[in-house]
Amino acid sequence: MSQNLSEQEQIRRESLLAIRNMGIDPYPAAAFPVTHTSKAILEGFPIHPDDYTEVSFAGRIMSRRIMGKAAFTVLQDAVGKIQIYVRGEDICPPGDLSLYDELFKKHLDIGDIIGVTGYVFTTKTGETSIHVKTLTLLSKSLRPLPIVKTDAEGNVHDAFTDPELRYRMRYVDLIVNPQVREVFIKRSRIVNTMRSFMNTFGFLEVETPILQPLYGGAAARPFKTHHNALEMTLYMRIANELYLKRLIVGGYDGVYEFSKDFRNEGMDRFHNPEFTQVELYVAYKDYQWMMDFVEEMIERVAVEVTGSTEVQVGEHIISFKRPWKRFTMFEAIEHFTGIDISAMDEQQLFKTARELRVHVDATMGKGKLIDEIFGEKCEPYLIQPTFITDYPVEMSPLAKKHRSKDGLVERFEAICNGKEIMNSFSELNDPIDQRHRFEAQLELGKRGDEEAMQLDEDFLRALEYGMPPTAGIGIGIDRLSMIMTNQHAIQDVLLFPHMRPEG
RNA sequence: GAUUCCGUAGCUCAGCCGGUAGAGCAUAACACUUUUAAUGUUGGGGUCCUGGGUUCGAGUCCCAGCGGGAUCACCA
Repeated sequence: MSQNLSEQEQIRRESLLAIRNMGIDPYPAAAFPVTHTSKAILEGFPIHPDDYTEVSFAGRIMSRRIMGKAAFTVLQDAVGKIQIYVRGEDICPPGDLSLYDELFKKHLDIGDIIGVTGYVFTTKTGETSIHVKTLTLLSKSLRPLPIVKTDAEGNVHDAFTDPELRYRMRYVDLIVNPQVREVFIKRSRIVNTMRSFMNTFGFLEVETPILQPLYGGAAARPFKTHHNALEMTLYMRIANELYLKRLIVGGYDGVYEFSKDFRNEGMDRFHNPEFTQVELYVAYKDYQWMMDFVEEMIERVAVEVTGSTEVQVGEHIISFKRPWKRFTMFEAIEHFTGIDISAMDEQQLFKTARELRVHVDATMGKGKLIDEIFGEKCEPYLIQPTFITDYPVEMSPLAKKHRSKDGLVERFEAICNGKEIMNSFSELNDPIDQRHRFEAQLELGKRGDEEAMQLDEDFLRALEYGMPPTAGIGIGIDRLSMIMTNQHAIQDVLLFPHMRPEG
């Protein structure tokens, strides 16, 4: 075992032993009473210095500058960092400097967690610091941390940047990269803002099955698993739509769920096998209402999370201020290509797609062709949040047919930064129509479409009892978080993104 | 899944035309009672991702594998 340890790890284990031999427990059980955070001290001390004559603080050692009989050390807690000043004569009993000379100087390391008590003061160079009176080891760290330093100009040196190491050891990433910690605080705030917004409308947060006997509610390949006692195949949900609609049938006016969904597909910077959506269904509303609702909700999220309706994302400034642009799909295509395809039949669409050099093949039907043209010619260029409405019926087996436009459904997606971030419809509540749509999906499945939906008899039974007209929406929390936190990859908004096993 | 780039000390990275492995930080020892990328002096630390091949000789060239990044395809 010790053969595999690096030199620094061996030295730390030797320190651990030496600490024990001094009669000091390197992992004490007792709670350590903390009176102040770093932030509270740094903000409060300059205003009310008299309130900081006795503080108790705990944190991780992030750097040490030892100068003989005194030392400066930077401790990091959950909200920031603060410098402490340690003098041997202050923390040791008279005549015995071993606590300072042996424990502090020799056997403590960057990464160790300590608790201190003392008083706050300002150093000669003007830095608010804690003058330590007592020092307690709270946890000995046995592995060396990456050392990230920031100079006086704010330049970061030797940043811990290797994505593989950062994702595999997120705990290390969080310790040494405060901006990473900030991303996940913001993600939490995004979810909380949405939750409280929906709650003010009286909508009910619910939990529905993750293990499902039939997977439905989206077009995707599922993960498959097996229930031993029932000897049956179960699927990890790809969406929770069909369960939430059952609850609308059951009489709730509005239900929502923040749900992990699972799709057995490729991984890249926009896709992780498990991802989070919030789905919301509201009775007696339609997709027009939902656009207004979600516009307000997301504008509020932007303000709560970034302090502004304008968010810097890569090289763009994205404004979530209401109202957002609204295009029908045909309008968007005409806007970006100059071609009105609204009256075209399948052959004309195919020809047009070819002329636009959109990647199409002969198996594609009308709806798919329109979707391909949109996906290649419009979506990537929609940077500001934009509602695209009125999709071809073939692509939307759970959406209600448009009230006035043949061949279309009442559906919208919001596109932002060139990517879909939400998908919504006036929900199909005609059980006969829904059965026909499922049957059309079954046909697609027989022809080899692995993403075709299954026919869910119980869901149809629920619809046959009667579902009120309902507006529904799914919002991709990961992608929304990427935008709100200006992150390039989904891995950067997932605490533990999926990785291949380590060699 | 395809293409392409990458994998060297705990971390961040050099390593030329193939010739006995380098830097900074970290670490160890000593010095230093207001430092802050602390400083000074002196040390230690390597399965060069793995396995083959070419060669007198491979971190370096070739092949395969593993892992990661980017782009593309599928998808949200």
